[in-house]
Amino acid sequence: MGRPREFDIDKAVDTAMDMFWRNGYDRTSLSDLTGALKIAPPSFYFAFGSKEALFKRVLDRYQSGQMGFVEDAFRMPTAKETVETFLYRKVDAHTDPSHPPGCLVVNCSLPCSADGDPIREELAVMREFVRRQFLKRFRHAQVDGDLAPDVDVGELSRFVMVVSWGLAAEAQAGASRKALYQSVAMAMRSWPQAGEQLKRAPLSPKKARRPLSAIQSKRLAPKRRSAESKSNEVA
Amino acid sequence: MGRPREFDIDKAVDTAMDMFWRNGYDRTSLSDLTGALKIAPPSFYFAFGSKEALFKRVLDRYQSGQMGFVEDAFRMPTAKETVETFLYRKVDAHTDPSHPPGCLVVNCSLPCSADGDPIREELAVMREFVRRQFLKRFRHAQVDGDLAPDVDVGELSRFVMVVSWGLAAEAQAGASRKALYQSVAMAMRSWPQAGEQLKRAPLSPKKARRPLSAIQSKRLAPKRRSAESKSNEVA
DNA sequence: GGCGTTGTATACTGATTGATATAGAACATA
DNA sequence: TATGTTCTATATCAATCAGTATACAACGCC
Repeated sequence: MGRPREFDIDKAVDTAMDMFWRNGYDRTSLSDLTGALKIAPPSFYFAFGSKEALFKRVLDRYQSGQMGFVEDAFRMPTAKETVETFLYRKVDAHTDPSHPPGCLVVNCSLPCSADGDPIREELAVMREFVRRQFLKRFRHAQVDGDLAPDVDVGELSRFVMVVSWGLAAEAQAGASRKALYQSVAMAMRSWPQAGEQLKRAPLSPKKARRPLSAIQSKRLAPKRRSAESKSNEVA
Repeated sequence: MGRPREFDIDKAVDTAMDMFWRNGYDRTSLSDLTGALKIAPPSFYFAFGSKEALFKRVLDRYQSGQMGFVEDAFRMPTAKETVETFLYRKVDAHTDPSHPPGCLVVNCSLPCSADGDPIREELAVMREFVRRQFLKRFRHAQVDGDLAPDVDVGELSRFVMVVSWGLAAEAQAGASRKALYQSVAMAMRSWPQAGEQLKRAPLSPKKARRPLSAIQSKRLAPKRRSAESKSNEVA
């Protein structure tokens, strides 16, 4: 069967994952990779085909490995437990000291310019996929009866995603597991109670800018809006 | 006073901001910039010094322009109104159709590898600065009496940041203003009521993986953990 | 006009990007 | 040993990266 490979391809994928995770896709160059993997470019291309193909392989491994808890979460008996499990396990994954902080997908998907990059597109699809899973789960929960029928499931799933990406961003910035646990607990306080309406009086969509002064002065705030002056001044 | 500049330097900064915002710092090349600005490299370097210097200038403009609402928020009379204003105005900024979706800082700061990049460092500092502003504001609010003294202000400020970055990430992914307004309203449901304890029973820090099966099956969830089988299988 | 200053145009720098051409080395089977 | 296949090493590819050297053009002022 020909000459045997002289490096462990799984370990190579793990090493590459760590590098992409820590530095993003663009900032991880081919020579970075071949240097860390201690292989020459031809071996790299023979084994993986291209940098992009390796990255997709890394994504697969990430999904089935570090993100494997998602399946567990969706196996919980109630929608609330599903979300709770999802968020706590996500904090665990993003603050696990044996890996770079934050989320591989988030770290690599921002910015995800709309103009054509296939990798960014795929990452965007992955993000949207999770939200749809929650949507389905919540609809199911309304049938099961563990989620009130008047709850806006679109709204709820969106909120879960907001918190989820926020946790990833804060984890990447260095927030501790404990601190993010507290944030999850706080987010779960918003969970709709039975029969409770989710409505909130929204603020006015646009509020005018006021002339600047000292930030955080104690009580000189004009109570409500003034005029709609879209000041575009800059230096 | 020498030869007059043949292009509008403020418009150039705006154009550059749009490009960085949409594609990130790394993916915006010098030739992209000089191409869009319709100037030759020497003019670029004469005017801005370097790509990095231009980016810092863009950041300043962003802070005093699109992010100017932050000052307004911190001028609100109560901590709750400050947060509410901050979050709603942030949604406005990140879904403003006259700019790329999402947050310039977030889009450019992930990944923010710890190893030495000055730009990433600066972006990280900017992120942390906002959280400290909230910390101060909340401590002040406890003195003023509009925030219960038993509230953990560190926890609260962290939560605000989680929601804030989450909104930015979802906006960047294409979420609508209306949808994010709902998420803000939902987040504000967590706001601590007077005299109420913020505690929540945290889940166990680690939960084992279970063997995979169909995602989202209705009610076959094994209630608690099984063994810690860290499966490292790959294709 | 001559001069100092300021901005622009052409053409190019060395370094790095992702990816290869060519050749040879290491295996299984014949 | 011969052969087909699989993997690796040296050396290099064109393209692009951020940034410049040099020369010139346009202004205010003298």
